[in-house]
Amino acid sequence: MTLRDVAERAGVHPGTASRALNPETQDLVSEATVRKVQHAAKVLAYRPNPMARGLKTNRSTMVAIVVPDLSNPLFPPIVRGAEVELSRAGYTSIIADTDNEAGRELAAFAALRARQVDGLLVASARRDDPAIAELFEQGVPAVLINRRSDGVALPAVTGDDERGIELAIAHLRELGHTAIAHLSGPRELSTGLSRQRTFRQVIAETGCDTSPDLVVECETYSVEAGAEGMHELLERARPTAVLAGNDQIAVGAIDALRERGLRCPEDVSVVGFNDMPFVDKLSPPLTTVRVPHAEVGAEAARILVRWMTRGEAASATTALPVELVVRGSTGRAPVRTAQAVSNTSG
Amino acid sequence: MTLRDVAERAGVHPGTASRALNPETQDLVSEATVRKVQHAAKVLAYRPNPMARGLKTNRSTMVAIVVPDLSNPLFPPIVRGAEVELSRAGYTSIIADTDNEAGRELAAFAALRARQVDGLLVASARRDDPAIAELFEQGVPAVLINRRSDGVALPAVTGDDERGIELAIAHLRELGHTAIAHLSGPRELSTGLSRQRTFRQVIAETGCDTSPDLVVECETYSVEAGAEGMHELLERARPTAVLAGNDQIAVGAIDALRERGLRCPEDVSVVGFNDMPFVDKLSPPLTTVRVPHAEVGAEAARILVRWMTRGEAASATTALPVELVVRGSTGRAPVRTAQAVSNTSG
DNA sequence: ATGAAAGCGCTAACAA
DNA sequence: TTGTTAGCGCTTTCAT
Repeated sequence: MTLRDVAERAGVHPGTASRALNPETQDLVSEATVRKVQHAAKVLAYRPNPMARGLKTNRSTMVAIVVPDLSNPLFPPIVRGAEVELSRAGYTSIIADTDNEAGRELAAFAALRARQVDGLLVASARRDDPAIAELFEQGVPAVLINRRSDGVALPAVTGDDERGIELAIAHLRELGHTAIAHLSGPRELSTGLSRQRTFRQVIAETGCDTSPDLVVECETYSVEAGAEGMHELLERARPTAVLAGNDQIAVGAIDALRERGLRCPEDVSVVGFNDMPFVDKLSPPLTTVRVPHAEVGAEAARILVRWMTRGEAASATTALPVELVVRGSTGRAPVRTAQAVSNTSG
Repeated sequence: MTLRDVAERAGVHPGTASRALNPETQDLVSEATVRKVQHAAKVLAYRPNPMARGLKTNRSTMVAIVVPDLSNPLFPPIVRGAEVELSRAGYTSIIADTDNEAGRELAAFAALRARQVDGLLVASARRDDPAIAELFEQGVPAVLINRRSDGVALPAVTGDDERGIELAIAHLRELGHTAIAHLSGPRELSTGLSRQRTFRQVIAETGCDTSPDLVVECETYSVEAGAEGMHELLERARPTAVLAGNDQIAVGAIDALRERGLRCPEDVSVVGFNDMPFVDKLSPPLTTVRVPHAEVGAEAARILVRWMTRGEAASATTALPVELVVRGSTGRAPVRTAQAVSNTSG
């Protein structure tokens, strides 16, 4: 079924049929012909050929969503939120998984651009990311998700990391904790850096123990790195509470505590970040900062669509509100350990 | 950069340049010209326009992967496995999420076919699925993943459900269980039906308690349905072990046990199916049947590629080997409860 | 308001 | 072995 068939059946010229079928140009055609053509199209079950259209218009109505690891439960909700919004706007999404490798990201961008995607949603950004810098310089419509990239004026949509850290620390303070540690994510990622910075600042402002030993940076956002980080932390300090850079690190931290015979939350409280699926089923159920991931994806998609359609190359950064979800991994500070720590570091 | 530019720079006709760049037709051209053209292409950073090519060849080198719910941790590894294999064969994958709705599946198929995908990988099949029947009748290359569809001779790649059930029951029998229940998945899905059937058969063969009260069918493969099913089961019988239709149901079952003050595995052992990420972090860590999901996706992709390229419309069914992963949710049958059950149902 | 015609970038018969 | 030519299905300027 081509446009020619529709035009023939409606008794009009293919050009006219094209105008009648396209909402943008529909008003250049008489109402009667529009109806005729639409009817013919319906009868013939006509589906426009996106390749022919794309070849002519130089647009593909396809958008790429680039994630660092689709198997990380964090990303499917983001992808979902974005997809819904994109398909509503008539775009098809292609998902690319970079496997957390800079090289693959570069390759993915190239392949996607070759596919003529109209825009990109990128959740795999590192702070130092030449591939993204290039994207930016080329002026390709692209919106960053979750992670930002240094020195690149691309719009970004994230959860409100600062607020999340504030909420978590306030919660721990209310429970009487003063020796609060941070198992930070890698500083090469904007989330790792900004959460770590905010942590240090808020801790200082609230008059908690500011010993540098209480901040350990994990190499990756993984369970293994979290466990490793926790072991290192416990060799240097005796915190009564740990704020993890994300949920995976928190899970690893709890594993490490268990290995050392420490109980969570009786001996050490742990707070995560993200509220991934299933962290409420862990033992103990994880207290964590909930980021509205689907909404993050959806908002990023909306910004991208606006850019692609109206040419508005926004560069603003959007931080969506987060909330603290209190579950079983946090409890009152143990009096004895707390004293021991303040002695140690005082 | 178009093929014309490359041809001009190499001093040949565009047709020749096309032949020189395409591996399939490269041998129709002298080696010297191939080198000239390839060099020119490299210098100009030429990228063929897939739309122009597709318009001409009527192929898109795109494949759709249709999943019922991307947020279900089961699917990302499948998608990943498939994507790797597809991109190796030069295909780009488009992922569609049907949200577990038949209507959305139909819409997705239509949209995807309009996009001219060359083939589909479908993980969202129901046993009675007109959309898939239509796909089949149209002769579109498509491979089913995990779930099959009744009366449709489409190739399917799954885990070996029968073997999985056998392994699980054998394990429970070794632990002394005879009152083994099944919290089955929905019978509208091939996995639900086949696991349920195998369960009944193996239970009968091994001389266990075959009371029909010991099989409860859950409405969906979800934590909530699993909990509901477990409550229903406990009102009818007193099993010492439960074989769940999948991991989500198992998680729900453990929740329900806890609500009723029953311990797992001391009072009731629970076995899951799939070995989703993070089930090893649950409390207790879940004993489950591991399905090689990435390999399932990869194998399905390979079959699809063969079909698309060589036109081999296979229809065979492939069941990949599974293994039992024993963790903390299964233990020896409690002597007292076991007796109570055999009294009740005897 | 509609028709005519050209052309997007590529491939594939056919010719030479 | 290479050049020529036509055309995939659509949009869009220009004419009418």
